[in-house]
Amino acid sequence: MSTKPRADAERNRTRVVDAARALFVERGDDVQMPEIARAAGVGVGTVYRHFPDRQALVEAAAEHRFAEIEEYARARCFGESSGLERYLRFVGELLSRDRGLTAAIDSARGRPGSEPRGTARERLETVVAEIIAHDQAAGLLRSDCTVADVYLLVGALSSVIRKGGDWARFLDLLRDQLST
Amino acid sequence: MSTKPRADAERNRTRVVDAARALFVERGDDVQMPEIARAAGVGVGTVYRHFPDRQALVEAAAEHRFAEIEEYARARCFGESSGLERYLRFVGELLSRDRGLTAAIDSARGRPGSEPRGTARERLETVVAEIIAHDQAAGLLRSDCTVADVYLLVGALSSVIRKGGDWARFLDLLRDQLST
DNA sequence: CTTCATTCGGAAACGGACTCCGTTTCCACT
DNA sequence: AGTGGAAACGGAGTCCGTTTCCGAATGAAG
Repeated sequence: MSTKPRADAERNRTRVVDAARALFVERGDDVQMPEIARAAGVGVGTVYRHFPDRQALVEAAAEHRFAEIEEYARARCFGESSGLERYLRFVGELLSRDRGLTAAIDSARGRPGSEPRGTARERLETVVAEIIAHDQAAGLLRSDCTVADVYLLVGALSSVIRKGGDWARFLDLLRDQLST
Repeated sequence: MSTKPRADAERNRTRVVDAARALFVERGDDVQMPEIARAAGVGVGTVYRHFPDRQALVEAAAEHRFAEIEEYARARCFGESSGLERYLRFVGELLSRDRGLTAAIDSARGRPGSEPRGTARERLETVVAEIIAHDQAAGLLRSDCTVADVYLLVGALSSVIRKGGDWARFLDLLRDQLST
């Protein structure tokens, strides 16, 4: 399909992603493209050669987190207690530590074919489905719960965190049900 | 305190708010200031004389919705079944019909002293507290639920709706608890 | 070492919120 | 009912961030 990319091109690409990661973690979405370019030691033009727009870069910079989540999920969400609960708590933890991840999640949704995109995300989706099935088999989760529901909740969780809300409380309200 | 405002000033102010409402309902946040000004038949400068920034206008345009919600709440959220549930459902309905309201709610949070602001909002807060108390007295709501919790949930609800998620499902997951 | 397709860099174009100030309008006081 | 001046108006212009463009530079293939 595509001729192998030139060596320096690939090097610059990773430099840009690395720089972006570092900046996004702390300051989230509000870092300017020129600043990222400078931090990466390249020109803005180069950034735009590798990523169609700012949003694509935000997502690329968050990609490794999805792998991280998948890893955690496989290792620790198939025990005796609710795996989904552990999962959500871990995601909340990550989101609250990496503002770049919330930026990626908040904007991923809501435009043409942006659902899973990226291999890490696809594999993550598989694991989530497995967690759901596992929990359901153990009678720990309502039988009609789907992957889409989990996306819904993660999106909500992200927005709560973005606004500085008490996300642990949010998860409590979810788990313990609203009514007494 | 303040000398009464000039007649034309007041007239223009309402023109701007009306124009903004109409445009925001359909297209939410993404309407430009010049377009609003044009629709209101005034210059941009005039818009900015009345509202310090775009955000203030978004909020002013949504203000009437808070009165609407309060009215509904007083009339229909003090029956035998959970008033909070009715409340959330009604807010969801409104949010999904008025993209300007989601814009107002999503951005209200997260900056200096922006919590209730505006008399309509303050009165609304009071009613919400009453609903909570009423539900709790009837044993329909966990005893540690606070007004802040409701804000949290409304914020989450708004973000779900903004992203085009299934908000009714979201409320179901909240109410029916996640675990079987 | 030449060739040339790729990639680079960063100056400029663009887009949209917000400001500034000369002009116009209201209204309180003769 | 005229008028002085405070308040409001309009919209061209500023500012600031993203995105585009293209001549210069650089790596791979022969």
